Amino acid sequence: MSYQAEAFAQSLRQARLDKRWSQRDLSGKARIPQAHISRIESGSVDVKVSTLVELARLLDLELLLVPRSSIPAVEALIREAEANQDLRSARGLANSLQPTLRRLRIEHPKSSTTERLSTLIQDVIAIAPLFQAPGALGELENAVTVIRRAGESADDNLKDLEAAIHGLARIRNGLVHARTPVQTPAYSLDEED
Amino acid sequence: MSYQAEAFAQSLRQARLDKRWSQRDLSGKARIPQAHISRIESGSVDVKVSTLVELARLLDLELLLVPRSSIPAVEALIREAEANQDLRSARGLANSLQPTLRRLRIEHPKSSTTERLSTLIQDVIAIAPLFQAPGALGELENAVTVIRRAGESADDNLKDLEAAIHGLARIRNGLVHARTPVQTPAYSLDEED
DNA sequence: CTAGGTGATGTCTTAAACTGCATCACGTTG
DNA sequence: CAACGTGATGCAGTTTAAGACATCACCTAG
Repeated sequence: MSYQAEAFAQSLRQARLDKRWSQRDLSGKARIPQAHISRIESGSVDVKVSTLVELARLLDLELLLVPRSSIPAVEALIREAEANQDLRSARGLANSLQPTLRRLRIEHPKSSTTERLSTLIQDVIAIAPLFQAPGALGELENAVTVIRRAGESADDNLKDLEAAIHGLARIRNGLVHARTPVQTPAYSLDEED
Repeated sequence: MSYQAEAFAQSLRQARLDKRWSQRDLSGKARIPQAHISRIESGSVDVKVSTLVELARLLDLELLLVPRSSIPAVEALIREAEANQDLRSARGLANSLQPTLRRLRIEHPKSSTTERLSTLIQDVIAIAPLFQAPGALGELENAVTVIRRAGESADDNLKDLEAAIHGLARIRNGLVHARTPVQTPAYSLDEED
């Protein structure tokens, strides 16, 4: 509960969630009881180094002793790396909608929904850096998931899919507007709202 | 004894030695028994994170969770910082001989020993980067200590001091020669041997 | 030689991490 | 509604870090 245990706990939980693992998933891989992982992530235990290292490794993290004078540089480095990771993630998520789009093009070639999803995917890829905003990537994830699910169960009635796509469009617009524009873009990404 | 405990143990011991602290010194500051510090540095215990963090902090180190993908960059960063530290240390050590030199200038203004020490200090400062060679900084430390001690107890007979200065000169020459010369320097640092 | 500082090692005790197992409250899905 | 996965919590038992001693071998300085 003291020193900086909270920081480690936070990092571990975040890394686990990034991988979409449940505590029981991690528990199995690390051969550590789920109960204990829960206590670790809540910062209610002072773990042994071996335990921390073990969990960290499974989560693609390394425990390192860093000279205090190098800490700012190291943290900047990590932040930058994570930002680029977010950028790649945003593009990957957008691209993961391609199968849905393909199916739409076959089953509803003339629907406006199809084209709206197409341009939306392009837009998200274009503004990928904006998803470095806190929480933005999570929102994108959820929206993509909803669209994909709606796309799978889509019959002739595209209402659900329309609504899901609308949700993603709102996120996109929100991000673009939240950014203080240095210069008015030559083209506008707006259409609805 | 498993995972990477050895690495932490090594780092801690090295950091302590860099500060010229005995295990009992550290023991007092950290309020941890010397016996336990010995066991930690020998890697024979699986310390709790709180203990590691506590010791690290006293040694100007921070325990950090670093994404695996950033590890090479971070390690390069740390290596570079340490090299620069060595460079500063070499200059500092050389300058720490100034009081000895000052005393010599007063008590033996006409002695060749005085001038030899003076130029030697200048030389060491000039070739400070060469002290990044493994072990070189340690040798410099020892040589400086010996000279300072000989300087303090120097009477009219400067024999001991001469010998000590000669030792430092040998280190300097060794470093300069060990370096594969890209270009012959305009001036030579040699004089003896 | 002796005295003092170094790090390593041993023993006993206490506190706490860790295991194993069970259970719970909560939210989601069918 | 029931079924399931989620994370949190409780408890008995084992393991072990950590504190508080003492002691040792080694080296260096006086």
